[in-house]
Amino acid sequence: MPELPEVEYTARQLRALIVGAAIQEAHVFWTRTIGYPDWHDFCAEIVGRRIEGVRRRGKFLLLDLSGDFFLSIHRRMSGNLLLLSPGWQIDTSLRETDNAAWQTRGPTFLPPTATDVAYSRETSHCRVCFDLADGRRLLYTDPRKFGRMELWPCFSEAEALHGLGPEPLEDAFTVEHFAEELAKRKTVIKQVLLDQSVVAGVGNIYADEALFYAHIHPLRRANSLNASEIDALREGIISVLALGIEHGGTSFSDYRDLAGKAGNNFDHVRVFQQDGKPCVRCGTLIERRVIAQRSTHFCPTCQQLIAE
DNA sequence: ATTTAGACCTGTCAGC
DNA sequence: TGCTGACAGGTCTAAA
Repeated sequence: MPELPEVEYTARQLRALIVGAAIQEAHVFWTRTIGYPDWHDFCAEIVGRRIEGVRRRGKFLLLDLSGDFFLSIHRRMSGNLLLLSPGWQIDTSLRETDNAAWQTRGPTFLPPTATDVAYSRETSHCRVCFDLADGRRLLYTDPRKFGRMELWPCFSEAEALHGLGPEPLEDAFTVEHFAEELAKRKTVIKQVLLDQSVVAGVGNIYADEALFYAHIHPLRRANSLNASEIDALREGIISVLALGIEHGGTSFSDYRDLAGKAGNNFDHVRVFQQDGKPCVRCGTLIERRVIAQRSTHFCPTCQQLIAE
């Protein structure tokens, strides 16, 4: 679900709120969410550690823990983080009465006061819960259960994050590197932008937005782009990601921030899920078509598929 | 060597 | 009202 801007926004919020907090207890409600190590070991190893920092790498959220370990979280399609103030109770009784429902929806979180009831809906589908020593709870919710969480010693960071390309918003994302990667690939550019080893953090929304920015048709072969197109595309990636962060991420259904609030970048999107609406540049109706197994949106006038 | 279906999962919404 | 199919921010694996 979240792409780089959404993860970055979460990281910034979380950094301000939980650095210094200690994990007192870990509850795992859907064991497959824990990718490494085995969930029993995961719980035993993470308990007692202090959160010393919050970082992001591509679409991974990384929590640096005391004792030279770090927790990596990848939310995939529907994963989310929620920070609860002290006083919430966990009700696991559904487990006994209706195990199937419990497996899908997770435990029920009971709010301490009437004003917190507003967040109740966001607490469903909880897969992992960390009880912090100060009484707060950090919840990982994920309706579709695709997301993964892993606990690694710091010296294994390279191994844990293997195959990730450069950070698009850092100096490492040079035109030279980008051009080199594109020249190696004869597949359609849309697919290449989704490849995390080329650039880390771009997903379906921002791939479409970056291509629109650069006037490039999503079906163009990556190795057919000329120098000025590559430059424009790189610029497009950087600017649409930066804009996404500024607007608190793009949310259109279940993406929420740490307090359960939606981001508003969807109001600033130019082509993503805008099919049938007029292009903001030329008025042509935006088209939708499946490319690289993903729904793709573009302006057929601004983004020409020129002969190669 | 690539490209492409299928898996993994649940929720929501449109159409009948 | 209820059922069915399409679709959703991602990534890995197996088959073509």
